Amino acid sequence: MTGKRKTAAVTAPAPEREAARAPAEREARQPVEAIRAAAFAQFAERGYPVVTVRDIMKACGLTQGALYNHFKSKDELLHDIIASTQAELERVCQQAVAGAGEDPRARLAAFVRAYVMRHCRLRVEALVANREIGWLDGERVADIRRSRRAIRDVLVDILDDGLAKGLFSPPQIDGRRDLKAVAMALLDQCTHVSMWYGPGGRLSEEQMARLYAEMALRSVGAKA
Amino acid sequence: MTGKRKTAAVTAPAPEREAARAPAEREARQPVEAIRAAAFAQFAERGYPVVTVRDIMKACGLTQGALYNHFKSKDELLHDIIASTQAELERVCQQAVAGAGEDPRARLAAFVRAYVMRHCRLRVEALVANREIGWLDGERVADIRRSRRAIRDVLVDILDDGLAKGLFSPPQIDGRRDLKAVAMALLDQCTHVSMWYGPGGRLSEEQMARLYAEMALRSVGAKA
DNA sequence: GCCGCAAGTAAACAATCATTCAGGCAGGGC
DNA sequence: GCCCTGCCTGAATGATTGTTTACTTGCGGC
Repeated sequence: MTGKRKTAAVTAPAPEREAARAPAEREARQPVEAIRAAAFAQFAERGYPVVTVRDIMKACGLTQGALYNHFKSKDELLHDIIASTQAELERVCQQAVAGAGEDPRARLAAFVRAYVMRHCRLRVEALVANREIGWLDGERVADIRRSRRAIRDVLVDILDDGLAKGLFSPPQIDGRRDLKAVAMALLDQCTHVSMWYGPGGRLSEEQMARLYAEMALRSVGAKA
Repeated sequence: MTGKRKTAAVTAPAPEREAARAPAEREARQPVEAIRAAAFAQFAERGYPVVTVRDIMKACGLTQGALYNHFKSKDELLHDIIASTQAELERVCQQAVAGAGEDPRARLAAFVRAYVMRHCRLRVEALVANREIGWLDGERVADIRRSRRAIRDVLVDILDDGLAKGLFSPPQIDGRRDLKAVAMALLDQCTHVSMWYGPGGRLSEEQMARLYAEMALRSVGAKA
């Protein structure tokens, strides 16, 4: 459909899908994937504006001009890697919730576990996707923000449902509740794990996911 | 001679202290404060690397060269504004805890309230201090990180104390607790309020502070 | 009245950036 | 054999950057 869009399926992460592709197509995508991977690593480490096209391409063993055979601009490259990561995150979250049954407590726990797990495991990608959005120009940034809002709304819906069923009792401030604020608080918490979590930590990724799920359930006052 | 300053208010950290200074000294600092305020605003809006020295000084009604009469470099300017904000935050947190008595629950609530309140009220400063650290060079960034760690340790100590007194029961994962991870989760949550909270929100700053304090108390299993 | 100094200006500095362009070089279809 | 196309190189482009410099200017103390 969108034809020109080469980014259709997956990104630098999830290399296991690579094997399923036709060899010819895979060969053709190889430099593109190398560029993506190098861009992820360098953007994460040093930040988009100070990473030069030269840097990225040198890491791939190419010269700077070669970038423009695969991407229209440096900006498009950033959008490409952020958008694919973001889309995959949205998919993962929705899938986790969908497979967690009807109980809002189980849905919330599944959401947080999947979200945190992903932010621990793919922390480089998550870090870039969450920190470098600001450098995209107007239209591209709106695209990402829409996806973020969609994820937040999944969470708000869970809270809303749990409240309606009497299974959650989120904090009440002066007699009013602000589920959006609660959702943002939970998301901020989970998102920024990627800023400090390292494989050398005391807790494994799975354990982090469970810790955060437990904290989230407590925050919203989930009934035992 | 053209107009002296285009940007009216000299905000920056701790403006209340300004009045206490001798008038002569205050007058002497006026352009410095104007530069700081302009830098805060521009860094917050567009990010350190893309804001030029020309931009900052033009906002003060000066030319680029004048910056170097007050700061050694653009990097020092960034460090200056971040460090002063960070130091003030550290002071506010410690003061809040010190004035909250002995009960760990009151101490935790006071800490979170002060922290969130500050991040709502001075969101521009908080945003810059938390987002632009990465651009500082090695020695300067270590300075800020030390202060951050100090704040985190204040929080860890409160959790530790509450646990010892049997007033908190933080989540246990596989029979172990990681208070540092819990503290980081709470801090991430509170810090990033500055990324999305605006005066147009449904909750006031005070209400946000109470909401977050309530969530924190619940997260760590504070006994009623 | 004049000196000295803090603070501002305009211009120049060297470096670096994203992007473009002309050309080379492979290989598959004819 | 030949052209077309995809991918690459190496050099050039034009704009912009942080910082330095040489020169002015306003002003308090003597």
